[in-house]
Amino acid sequence: MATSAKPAAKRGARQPSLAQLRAFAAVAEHLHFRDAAAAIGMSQPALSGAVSALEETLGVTLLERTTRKVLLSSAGARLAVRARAVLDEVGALMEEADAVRAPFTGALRLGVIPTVAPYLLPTFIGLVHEKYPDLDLQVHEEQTSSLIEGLGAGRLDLLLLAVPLGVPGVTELPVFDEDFVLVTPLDHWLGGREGIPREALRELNLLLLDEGHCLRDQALDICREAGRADAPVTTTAAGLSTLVQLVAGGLGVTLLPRTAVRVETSRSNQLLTGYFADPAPTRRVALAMRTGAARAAEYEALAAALRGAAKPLPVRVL
Amino acid sequence: MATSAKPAAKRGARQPSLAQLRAFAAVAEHLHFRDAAAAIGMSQPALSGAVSALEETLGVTLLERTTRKVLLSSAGARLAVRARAVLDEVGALMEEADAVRAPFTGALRLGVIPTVAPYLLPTFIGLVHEKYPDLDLQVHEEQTSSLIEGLGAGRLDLLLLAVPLGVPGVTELPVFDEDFVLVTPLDHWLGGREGIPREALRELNLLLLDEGHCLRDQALDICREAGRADAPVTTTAAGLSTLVQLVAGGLGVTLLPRTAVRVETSRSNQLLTGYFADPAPTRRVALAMRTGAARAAEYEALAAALRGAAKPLPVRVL
DNA sequence: AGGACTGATAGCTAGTTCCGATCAACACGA
DNA sequence: TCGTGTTGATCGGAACTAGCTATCAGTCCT
Repeated sequence: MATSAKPAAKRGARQPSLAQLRAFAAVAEHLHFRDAAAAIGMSQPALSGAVSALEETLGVTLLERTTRKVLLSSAGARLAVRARAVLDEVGALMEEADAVRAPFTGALRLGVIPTVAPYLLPTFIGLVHEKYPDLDLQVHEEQTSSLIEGLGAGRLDLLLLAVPLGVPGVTELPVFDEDFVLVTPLDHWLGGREGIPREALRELNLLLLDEGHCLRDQALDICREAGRADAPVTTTAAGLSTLVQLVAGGLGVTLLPRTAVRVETSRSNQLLTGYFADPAPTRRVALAMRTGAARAAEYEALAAALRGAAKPLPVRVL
Repeated sequence: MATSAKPAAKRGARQPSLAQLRAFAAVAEHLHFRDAAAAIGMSQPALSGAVSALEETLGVTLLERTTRKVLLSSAGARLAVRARAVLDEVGALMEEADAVRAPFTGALRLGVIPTVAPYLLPTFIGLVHEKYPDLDLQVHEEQTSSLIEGLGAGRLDLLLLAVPLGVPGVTELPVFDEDFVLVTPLDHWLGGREGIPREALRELNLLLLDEGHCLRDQALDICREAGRADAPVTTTAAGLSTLVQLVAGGLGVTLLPRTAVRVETSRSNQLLTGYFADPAPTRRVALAMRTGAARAAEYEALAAALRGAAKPLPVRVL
């Protein structure tokens, strides 16, 4: 209404500038003007003025400052979150601009779970090097919970893991479904059979991975669905290779995802693989990214390429 | 890598300014420089320069311009979404600053569904006028789908309706649960009874509201849960008052939320109310806001106040 | 061919931002 | 109690940015 354009009084409710928001966000983080100024590469007086100007335009006291220390007012704490959100959004915009200018270049920080990494990474890395040679692939092998945390914190860009995750803000790009198979010692009564009913799981001495591996939880779920009441765990192992060696040693049987079978069972001649009756228990392997990620289009292209590369594997491509 | 910090060439990959983003967003919306310039209150040359500068800093061609028309490049379309997101965040920040500076003042655009409005609004309006006299309450009565659309579009700030909605991005603040009661003509065999089993609904000639009212869907759900297979609908009405008049006229029975009973049944002496056996069918009434709304704290306070004001009503306050 | 519209450019002005230097208030140690 | 170092705020001047008005050049319609 009465918003005159030209003279604008002096403190006419103007818009905050990004520099002001950046200054405020830095102070809110460091709670120290000089450190904050150094962190964002401006002088302390400039930062001091920027924050004051922001308080002026917003009409809100953001900081309680004494000459000895700085703390956020309650309003400041709320608005610091907003300021950070704005800056993140700007960062996403610039990142997307970079991606548009030069797609499939730069760093791609990929997180992979241990029960997928050894079997699918050769395919994935080969694919990236061939189709996107300018992409600098940095692989991090961690467990699911750590990967999701890293994705949310911006430490990772893309995950390769078992889904569904059911995490808000994370978009899953399915790649394939693969069956679980039963790995047994040579002399086991289920060794090498096909059409094994799931109910057989009720009676087996099943070896599992350590806590934290999603494969462990999936195996327990499968047992529960098969009607097993007790926890089958007596021994656990840190990796699938170890697990298979325990099976070869006769300590029990285990479930292996189909893509892991060739690599893991070829190391020993003391093993047999058994296949479940349809519908066999499965897990879904997918890529996962932050919803609305700047490079979403590239990640989707990667997912499509990975589906193509998975065609020769003994899986059901999605 | 070779990003030198100090000299920064001349076009050193700087940060876009908010003014530039605003300019670009306006052009993306209008696809017309002069109109866009007028819309954001700056001159056409200034806007032209701002967009050019943005393209320069991002290193991306945002617009395909001929002298006769402007269209977004594909990169421009993607980045326009980001730009809009940044500006929305800034808007939220300023709005939150306003809210901090003067909570419970200014306009509050409240959307209410027709089956709640007549019975709860007197309470709500009274509450607002008493506790928050500076709040300018603007009420809009619409059906649920329209309200949710308006909330998402920023046309409305807060909704008062039946939940759960299950809409992402919308946060529900439950207020109370209320029973449904059965309204019948005087001579109906269920008239005035208590402990009515739900199964009675299977055989009744139930009158419903028109399509689009959530109360209609809830009534149909209740019938389905009661084991009724066919659709009970023969006649429909545009409002609860009409519905009750039809009942009084002997055309059938209907379900009414408990808060509506006093107002609607007092208009006729041809009506009786029947109560269901525990657990009676219920609906939950709640406030709903955009998740992360700038004035979330105020809306939560309003919800709490509304719960207090609902204590005298025949409902279960949450 | 003329007129009317488009976005781009030029030149100028005003406002803003930034820095270095400095100040005033406070905390801590001797 | 009195230095001494550290804190954020202030000052004055230089550099830059962004905005405006006026104008230009290309395109479409009549």
